[in-house]
Amino acid sequence: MPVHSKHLSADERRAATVRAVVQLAAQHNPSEITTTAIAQQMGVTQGALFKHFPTKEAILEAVMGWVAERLLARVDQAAAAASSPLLALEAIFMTHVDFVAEHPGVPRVMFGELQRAKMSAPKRMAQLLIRRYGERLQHLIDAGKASGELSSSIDTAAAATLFVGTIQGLVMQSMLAGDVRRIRNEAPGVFVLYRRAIGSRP
Amino acid sequence: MPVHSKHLSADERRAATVRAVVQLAAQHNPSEITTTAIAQQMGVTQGALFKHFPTKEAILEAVMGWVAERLLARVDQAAAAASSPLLALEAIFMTHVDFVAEHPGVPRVMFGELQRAKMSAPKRMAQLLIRRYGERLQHLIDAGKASGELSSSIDTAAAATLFVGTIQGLVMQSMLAGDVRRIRNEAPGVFVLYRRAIGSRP
DNA sequence: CAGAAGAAAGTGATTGATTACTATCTTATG
DNA sequence: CATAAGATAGTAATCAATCACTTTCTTCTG
Repeated sequence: MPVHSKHLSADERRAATVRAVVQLAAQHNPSEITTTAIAQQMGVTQGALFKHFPTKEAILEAVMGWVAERLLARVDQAAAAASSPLLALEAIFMTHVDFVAEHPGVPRVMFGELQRAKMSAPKRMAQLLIRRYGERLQHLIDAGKASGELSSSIDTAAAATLFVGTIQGLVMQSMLAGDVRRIRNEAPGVFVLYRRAIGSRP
Repeated sequence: MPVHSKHLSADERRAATVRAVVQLAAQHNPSEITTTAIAQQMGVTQGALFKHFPTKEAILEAVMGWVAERLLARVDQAAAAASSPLLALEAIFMTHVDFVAEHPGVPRVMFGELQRAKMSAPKRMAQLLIRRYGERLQHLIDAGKASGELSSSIDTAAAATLFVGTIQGLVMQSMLAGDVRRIRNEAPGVFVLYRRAIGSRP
């Protein structure tokens, strides 16, 4: 197993490419992540990338696929371990925040794809991720309303929008501060407010 | 006063340039708003832009300045007309949503600037806007806590973050749907939740 | 107040740099 | 040794910015 080889199998090289993009996005604007920069980050010449991806768009599509798979898996895992809908929402919130703190480049590429004008494979992938994420949230919110843990009078869709928006607000604050790890410290305080927004009142 | 002239004064031409960028951003990704596209949008050749702006970055800086001035003016106006801190927050919320609905390109350029890696004049301007906006929110939230209209136990900074994040969530939902005007319909429902989060409980 | 003189604004062509992508040659690995 | 992976060296297209030149507006003078 030649781990330190310059030659990698196609699968390994594709995975390394995705990793390189995520790493670059942590410190660079997605629009200035060129194929040359990606190749440099992974210690390979620019032309070599096109042995494994037909276009740059295909690279971004793979990145979005990686994000969707990892994030949803961790979200589902967090939700499954919780003993009530509200606790599940809190676990998802913190898991999501952790994921962003670990991979600060992810929200950058996410936003970058979503604000594309034309439809594209990576954008479609991003939309699918958001939709699936929203579905999970709405199920949990409905379950919480049914169990009395959440107020039955709240609008489920609005509550899901607020959930995602809350995380986005945190991400943006950390982008402003330039310190993405700070998001972990501020997240609990903001979730307290979210819980007040949706929780049933004693 | 030659209103239909192809020649405009420097001030008018700069204003027209800002308007063109905001219009373009409503339908195009900020990263693909080229100087050629800006010039075409305003019926002028590409080179003419550089009679009034030294660089493209200076154009974006002017755009951010325009946004900051207009948005903060409307926010202050809305707040001044309200008769209580909570009503002021609601008025600001709806005013902000209206502003975005009128100028769908604004959040795009805003996000685009904020996710820049290096510091730049336009990014600095965006940061200043956010900071001033946040200050106004925090003052109102503190005033609301003092008057008993808002819960005195909430974290002011977190409440301000949540306010901005809430709007961002709405913007992103509308970007996904591709229909920015829908944001007006969904805004009231989401603000109801925000009020639950910060309001004092009877 | 007419009109020359100069300033301001716009044109059209061109620059060097950078982009994604490709064609050909070389090397490493199973 | 066969072939997949990478290196090298290209391509055409596009970008922001600059150039010499022209058109339009403004101002000052005789």
